[in-house]
Amino acid sequence: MSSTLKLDQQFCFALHSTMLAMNKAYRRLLEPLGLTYSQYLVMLVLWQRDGLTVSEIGEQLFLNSATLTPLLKRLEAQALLVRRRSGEDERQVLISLTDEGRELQAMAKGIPEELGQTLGCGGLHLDELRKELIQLRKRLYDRS
Amino acid sequence: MSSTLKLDQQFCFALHSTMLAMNKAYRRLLEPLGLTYSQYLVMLVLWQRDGLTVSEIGEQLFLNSATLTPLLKRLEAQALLVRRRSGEDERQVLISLTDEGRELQAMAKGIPEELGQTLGCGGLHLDELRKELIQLRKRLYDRS
DNA sequence: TGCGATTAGATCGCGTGCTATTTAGTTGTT
DNA sequence: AACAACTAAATAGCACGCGATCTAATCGCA
Repeated sequence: MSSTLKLDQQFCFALHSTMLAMNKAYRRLLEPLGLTYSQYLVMLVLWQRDGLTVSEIGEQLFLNSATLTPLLKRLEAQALLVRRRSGEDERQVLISLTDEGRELQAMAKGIPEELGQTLGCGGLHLDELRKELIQLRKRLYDRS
Repeated sequence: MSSTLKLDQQFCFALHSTMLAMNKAYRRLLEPLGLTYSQYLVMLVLWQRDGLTVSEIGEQLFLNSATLTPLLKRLEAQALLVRRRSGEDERQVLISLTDEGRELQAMAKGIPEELGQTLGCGGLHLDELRKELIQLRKRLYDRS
């Protein structure tokens, strides 16, 4: 079998399987907050800036409305945010945090550090790695 | 907002979003083969060694039976493989490629290189990156 | 031999994530 | 004003991926 078809040597499989592992690690951390990792990402975006449209959130997270609409509805059902049509443009839906949603930020404060303890601990160049991943992502989107 | 909660600076988000982008790139490449990326991974495992149990495939791919069973059934429905109970241990299910499944390998030969052209092209240290991801994956599984 | 513990897969229910399509609102052009 | 083109979000249908649970087979040990 050609070496390029070997699983262990495939960069993409490393990416895929490490992401699954990371997702699993987040599940434990986020369970007390009642969030999935994707929901956590949406909350991160909104904690940074509130009142965004669905598309604006999607641009930041690289997700489209087919994924976001149901996800946002679930967060709304948890009373973390409110969805309302924009007055200026009735096509748009504005997403605003509730008090409860804002308060959740305090509970999430410790999460990056907690995960950092698992990831960090020497030998890894996470910041370098992050930059290369972002470069990679850009290439993948540019050429398709 | 604490800088550790900023999206752009989060390694994990870079990992997550890059994986989505990669998955999308694979979709185009694999569409002619009628495979998803996960199905392609299973085929990679089987092209390397045939007649594995569900668990053995799962160990290599870091997937459990809840994911694999329906996935393997779909591949069986495409006549790429056969699932049969082991004679020695009736609990186990052995997965064997059909001729059709083996023949598909030829069609997949070019895929790593084709994707490599998108990913490669200078500036990135994919092999280094791959090793660090694997190290990371190991840490995530060890500490949970 | 018998019976509790363990193991392998299968199943359930849920939450992503996607492509393709639909619906409703807006824009631009005549 | 009218109407085609465009846009935002929603929806449909599909395939993962998971924790939890179930079923059936095997193991272990008295």
